[in-house]
Amino acid sequence: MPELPEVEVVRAGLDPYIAGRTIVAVQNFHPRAARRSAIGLHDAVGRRMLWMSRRGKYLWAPFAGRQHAFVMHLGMSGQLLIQQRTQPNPKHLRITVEFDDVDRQLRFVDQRTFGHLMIDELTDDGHGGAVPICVSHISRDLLDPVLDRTQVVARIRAKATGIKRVLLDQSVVSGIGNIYADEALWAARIHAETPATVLTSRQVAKLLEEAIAVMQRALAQGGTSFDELYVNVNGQSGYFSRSLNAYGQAGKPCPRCGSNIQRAKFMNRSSFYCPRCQKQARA
DNA sequence: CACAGCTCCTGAATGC
DNA sequence: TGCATTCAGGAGCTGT
Repeated sequence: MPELPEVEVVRAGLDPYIAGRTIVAVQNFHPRAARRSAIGLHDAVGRRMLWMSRRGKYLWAPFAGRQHAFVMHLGMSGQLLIQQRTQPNPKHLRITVEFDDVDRQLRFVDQRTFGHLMIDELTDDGHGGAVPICVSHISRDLLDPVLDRTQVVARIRAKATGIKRVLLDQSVVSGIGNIYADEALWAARIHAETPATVLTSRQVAKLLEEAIAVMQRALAQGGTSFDELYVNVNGQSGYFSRSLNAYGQAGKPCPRCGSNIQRAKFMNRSSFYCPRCQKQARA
């Protein structure tokens, strides 16, 4: 499940390959893969990509002229692979993007089809940069140097809901998904259902610091992979799943206190937490 | 407007 | 064995 570190690994892998390249062909094999693109993907033909940008879990490559960008989201199972053209098509190949490269092409592979590619207009990001319109409602992420962390702390504490819901709300702070939310909450010793309003500024600031720390450690290990669904642009998995303290650890001892990690249903998904370290505070 | 819940999808794992 | 159910979850959309 690609979250910020995994998407950043993909961005960093793609950037040196696509920067300055002109698209010569786009083939779409599945309608859902471009479902949000008001502009047909074939409009990318003839355009030169400048670099790969990222905000939270969104990726985009501005086209020369900076009016439009090629936007990419991996969803749950999306992969962006740089592969030899002669390599057989992967099973869930959705889109190929070809450049003036006789050897390789960019392939978008996505088993569960939650991911998508689109062409979108760029708009001012308020700090001298540009962001696709479809990404403009997404807040800056925790690794963004322009992020105002004090402001994020205040916005989080103003939310009338549980803290984990807020962490997963990409319009408040982006890039965090179910895995890193559980890891950050475990590290900060906060229960997922704690109302955001009862947390102190210091607690929320600490929570964000833990989220940053865990995502940076994951990034250093190439991201978290449980299976073949998340891989870098060369098809390789990351190793951070070995370092998880809470997520997916139900029944195993908490690395801090030894209590068994619990699993709870939450928002149609799972939450993993230590019942001893993460007591639920009351409103 | 804010927040909660539904929905899209495939394939592995589990249940009877 | 085989068919049905459950689970994984990002984020847009709908309903209250």
